Amino acid sequence: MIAQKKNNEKYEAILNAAVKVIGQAGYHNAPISKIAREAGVADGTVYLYFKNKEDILISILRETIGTIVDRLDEELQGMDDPIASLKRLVTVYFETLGTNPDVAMFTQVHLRQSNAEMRKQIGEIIKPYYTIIDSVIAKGIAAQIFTERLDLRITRRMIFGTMDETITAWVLTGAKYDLLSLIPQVCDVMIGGLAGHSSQK
Amino acid sequence: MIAQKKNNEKYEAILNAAVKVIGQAGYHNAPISKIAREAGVADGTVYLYFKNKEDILISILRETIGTIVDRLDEELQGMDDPIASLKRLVTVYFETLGTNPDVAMFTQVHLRQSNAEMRKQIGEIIKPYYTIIDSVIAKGIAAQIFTERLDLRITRRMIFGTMDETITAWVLTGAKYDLLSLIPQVCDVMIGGLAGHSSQK
Amino acid sequence: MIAQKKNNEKYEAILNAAVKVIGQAGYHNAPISKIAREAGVADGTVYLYFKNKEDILISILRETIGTIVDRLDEELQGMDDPIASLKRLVTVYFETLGTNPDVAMFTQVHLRQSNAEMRKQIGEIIKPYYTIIDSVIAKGIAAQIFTERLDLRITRRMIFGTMDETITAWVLTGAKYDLLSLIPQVCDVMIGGLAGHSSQK
Amino acid sequence: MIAQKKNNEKYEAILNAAVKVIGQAGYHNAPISKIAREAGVADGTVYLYFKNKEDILISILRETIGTIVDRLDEELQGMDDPIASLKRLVTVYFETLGTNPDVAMFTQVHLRQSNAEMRKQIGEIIKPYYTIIDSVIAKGIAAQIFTERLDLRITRRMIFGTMDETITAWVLTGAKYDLLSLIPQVCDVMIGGLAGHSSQK
DNA sequence: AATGAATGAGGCTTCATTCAT
DNA sequence: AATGAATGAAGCCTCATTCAT
Repeated sequence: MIAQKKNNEKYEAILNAAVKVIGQAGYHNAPISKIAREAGVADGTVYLYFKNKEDILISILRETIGTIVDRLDEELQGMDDPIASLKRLVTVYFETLGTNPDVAMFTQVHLRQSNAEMRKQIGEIIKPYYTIIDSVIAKGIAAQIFTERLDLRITRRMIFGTMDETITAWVLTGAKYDLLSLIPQVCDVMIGGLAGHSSQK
Repeated sequence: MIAQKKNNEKYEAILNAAVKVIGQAGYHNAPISKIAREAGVADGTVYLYFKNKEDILISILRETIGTIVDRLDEELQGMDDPIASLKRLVTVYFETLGTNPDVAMFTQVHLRQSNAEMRKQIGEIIKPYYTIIDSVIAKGIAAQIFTERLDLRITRRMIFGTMDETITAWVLTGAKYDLLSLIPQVCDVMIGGLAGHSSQK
Repeated sequence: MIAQKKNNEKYEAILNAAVKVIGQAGYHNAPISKIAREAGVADGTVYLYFKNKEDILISILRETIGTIVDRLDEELQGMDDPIASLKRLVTVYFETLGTNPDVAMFTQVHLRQSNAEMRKQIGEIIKPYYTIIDSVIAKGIAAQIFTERLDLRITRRMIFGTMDETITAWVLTGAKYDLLSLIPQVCDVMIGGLAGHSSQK
Repeated sequence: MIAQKKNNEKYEAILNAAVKVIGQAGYHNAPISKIAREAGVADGTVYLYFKNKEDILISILRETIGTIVDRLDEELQGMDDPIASLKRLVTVYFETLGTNPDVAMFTQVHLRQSNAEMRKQIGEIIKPYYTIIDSVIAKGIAAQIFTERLDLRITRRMIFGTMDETITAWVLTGAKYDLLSLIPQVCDVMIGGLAGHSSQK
């Protein structure tokens, strides 16, 4: 019923158009007709590739998170240093969003415009990324570089919240500066906190 | 044109109704008619107190943040201990949202469903709270309890992001546990970070 | 939620417009916009008086059958003669539809354009009319004027089917002749059948 | 432009698929795509055999009525007994629809979902069957078994209406009982009417 | 100040039909 | 003959906002 998704240029075109249009106008100000026009297809064509409008949102997130998770799974494998791992974690995330303000805008801002039903799906999609964060934390504790006193969930929220907030601030102020240049300081704060005798050089 | 707002019970009723209805159904599933019915007024009456639907959103945030800022302004005045100040910062925020899931749902989730124009206003409203965060950080640095290496903006985002993420997770999972009980650990992570030799007991 | 229905001229206007538009164009070629325009109201207004498009269909039928049933309930009360009763049965039905081709077209033709869900409701609405037919048949059998050999359901279908078919033919050929003038012959055939030694004068 | 229809298995396949899909889902819930899938052909292929969707509807009816008329033409030829002829008339009709609920559903219910243009064509198609009914009536009158007082058109409508109503009731209640078993009583009522001194045993 | 009936623009989605392959 | 991806018109319905009372 739904046309072949992968390896199809129209599928990609619609997804890219959606990222752009939603990123700039917001989910609820992005009519299908606008997305279709941006993608260069007819309105009806969108429904050959996506079940409905929500499906577009979900698909974008899936692709974005999927990319990040795949890269991290690969890069973190066999990496022992927890601090280096954390840095990779942040870097991959920042790189993915920091080089594409539309995607960042989409992920950080408009994705929030979802109903309860969708948030459930979103939660499922993001879970693998959370799992990776958790494993980095665990790695750090095992190496006795991160304190064992840490509450896993709260620590994870600190890490994710700090990145989230940083990227959101960046994109909402116009993505004018280089997001990647903030990585050292972001990691520094994460590791050392406010009291901060971190091992940063 | 707009009726006297302050000290008007209908103004309050509409605001409370909006928090409840939007908090539970979401901004885009919260027709004015529903809010009006919940508030016990006619649809048209809403427009005697608010310019439009967005104005309701903004007003709720203004009241909520206003309450928090007012309390903090008062409580932090004359408080020297930066760590105690940070704890107040978190506590007041958590108390305000943690005792009212509708407000939390509204602030953490549905408020995000806004367009560019609104986000500008939202930014303005939140600014005073950011200022307070900044002053607590500055206080800690001055007392040489927080490391001077801190980048102010990033640190602020770490603090805000951690709280934000924690409350969002709490409210999205159904507000089933006691949010306030997390305060010590949240502060702990903020102060000590991952490496964590914090001064928490 | 739905505005006061009875005694409301807009409710009547929409219903009449719907009968006219649907009667002429068919249910599936009668957009709400056309009905609204015919009724002299805005599209949205229709939804203040009816839950949805199907509700309009149901309501028309309810009103039409209701009128017929009410008249028959009254007229047949205390009437002993089964043949006279049958004649009233046919007459009231023919009068109601025969003086209003749009209603006839609606009832005989377009009402059939319904889905399973609606047909259930339609069945419920028509039931009282069937009950009246049944009681006339029973009356005739009790008076030994109708043969007791009759199968109730099949007889009812003969009566209803004959009227239905006659009116449908009349309306589909343009309602050019006087439907009421057929009443004697219709009753005659019903009473005497093909073999026909009926008691008609 | 239109492919050779007769003796083409795809033509038959589409027609059968259409009967099934429309019979179960209704004309307006039976997209061409669904019919095509059921028939095992591509959407576009349907248009090689049928001018448009309406043409499918018309064709089904033509085939169905054609079958009935062909059988009756053959069977009634040389049959003198009007009552036996009537019985054949009813039996063939009931057999054709009674052994195939999808066809019955199609003919009795969904075929009604047509516009003015189509009804004209439908009328043309059914005409031969009406002619047969008329000839049976004439045969009965000539044999002085049916009363000569009969109005031809109204009598025909009684016969057709009774069958129509009976089959519709049968199919709409789920085709749960044996339609054919009703034939005697249906004929009985047709012949004797309500007063009923029919010659049925 | 308050009401709530009325408006009408706009969005999502379906689907009959076409046409390049 | 056959395919099925693509089209785009059209329809139902929602809801923010207005305005006569």
